[in-house]
Amino acid sequence: MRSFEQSASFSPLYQQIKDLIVASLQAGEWQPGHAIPSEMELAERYKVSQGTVRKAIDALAAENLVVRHQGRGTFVASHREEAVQYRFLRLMPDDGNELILKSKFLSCETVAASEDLAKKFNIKNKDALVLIQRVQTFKGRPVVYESIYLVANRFKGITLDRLNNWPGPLYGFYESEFATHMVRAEEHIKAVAANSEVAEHLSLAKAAPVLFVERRTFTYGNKAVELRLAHYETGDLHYVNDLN
Amino acid sequence: MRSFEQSASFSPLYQQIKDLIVASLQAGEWQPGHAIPSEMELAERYKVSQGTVRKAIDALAAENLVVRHQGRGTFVASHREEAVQYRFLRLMPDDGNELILKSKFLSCETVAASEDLAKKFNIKNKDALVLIQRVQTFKGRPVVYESIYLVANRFKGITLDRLNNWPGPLYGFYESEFATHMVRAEEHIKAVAANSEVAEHLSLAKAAPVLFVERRTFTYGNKAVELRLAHYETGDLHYVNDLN
DNA sequence: CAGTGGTCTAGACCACTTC
DNA sequence: AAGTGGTCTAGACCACTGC
Repeated sequence: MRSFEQSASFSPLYQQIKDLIVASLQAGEWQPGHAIPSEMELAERYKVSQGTVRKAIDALAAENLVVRHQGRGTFVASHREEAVQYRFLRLMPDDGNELILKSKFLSCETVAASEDLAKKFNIKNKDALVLIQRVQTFKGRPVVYESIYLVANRFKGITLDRLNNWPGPLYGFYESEFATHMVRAEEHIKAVAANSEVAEHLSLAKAAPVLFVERRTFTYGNKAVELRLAHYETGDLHYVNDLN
Repeated sequence: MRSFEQSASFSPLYQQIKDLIVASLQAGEWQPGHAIPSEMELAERYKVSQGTVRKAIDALAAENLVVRHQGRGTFVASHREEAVQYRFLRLMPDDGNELILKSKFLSCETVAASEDLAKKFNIKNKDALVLIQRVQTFKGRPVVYESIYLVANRFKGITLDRLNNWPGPLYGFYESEFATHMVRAEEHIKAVAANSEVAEHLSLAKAAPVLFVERRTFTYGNKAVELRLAHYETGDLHYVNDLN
């Protein structure tokens, strides 16, 4: 360490350490849910002070790549943990209760990427994608209908059966079965009129207003690997967002 | 300083310093857009090390209460600054260009809080609120129609004329004219069918799908002072959200 | 009690802005 | 050159966990 470049490309030490740790995460050196080395060990490994490692980990924790536990250690973030299972789900019942969704997967097939989809995944036209469709119900009523596209080469062997037999959230499934951990997502939201397909799956009148949410989800290295086109029935639910 | 309570109510020094600084912000000791004292000065003032003050300010900067500028100082966040003028606006044109909205205020009157509104503002039933209505246009087309409620006692002397003559964003207006700086907001979003009032103001067919956004905005001390009930026409626009 | 993360300090030096 | 925030270090001690 200790190699400060010229000011054009100046990057503080802790940033460099952070990048090294991210590289190790990306390489799979430390698995989701498991502990990374202690701050002292990392300080020795990278030949910097513990305080510098600490600042690097602070940044990683702020990005939810790792989770700190005082007295226990620092752990690679995982979507299988109870506390963060629905990290990316912003739907809430209007009455303030907990949202408990039940998933039913309808189909799972391989398709060729359209021009538009290829651009969103930054892959080549007609590259293989997996297309999954599902409905989620809340208190027995269908409230979410979505089409989920996945970059096929990361999800080899995915089947409708495996999806329907998986007990928890999808992102835990990706992590456990396909070694793909989702790091962040971008959502674009519109209000649209339900077409007949959507109306049918959500038991709505045709042209009923539904929330259309396009979510792109990224794994390490800012690589888009999932695109969800979701329709939310927001009669008794709402999408929550906090602005700072 | 240096008074660590028992572990039940343990709060680190930097947290206590942070609270003191927030109190000064709330009291108006330092104004939005102006510099707060340097880290060294604050360290002397509170009898702690510069590093501890630094950590307190780090937290404040993360919450967007202050903005740091290397070599210049640390400044109280302001909605009048060019860079953060539309901090709470998440609408974007689908084509990726910049969203430039033109405001037209329709009305500004005092009303009594309904039970529901009183609860959302945590005020007494029938307390006075200001109700403002406006339409915003993008490229000449109306895309936002909203009703804005304000706690009346903070916004004495607000009139339709003053609103329509204010050149910038509303939050800058609140800050400059009513010494009320908005710190954060919560949004609840649904897709709804436009009623005749909304349809008319947005030049839509009745029952057309629109994005309904209820935003509660808070000033220092987590005090709700504004409630917006907004309808967005999302034909060529979308609401953006980043999930971490 | 050992090991982990969390806090606090003091001091040195770097990067940027302003005069 | 002086002043501000930004980085880095070394060391002490506190709080929490698990053996």
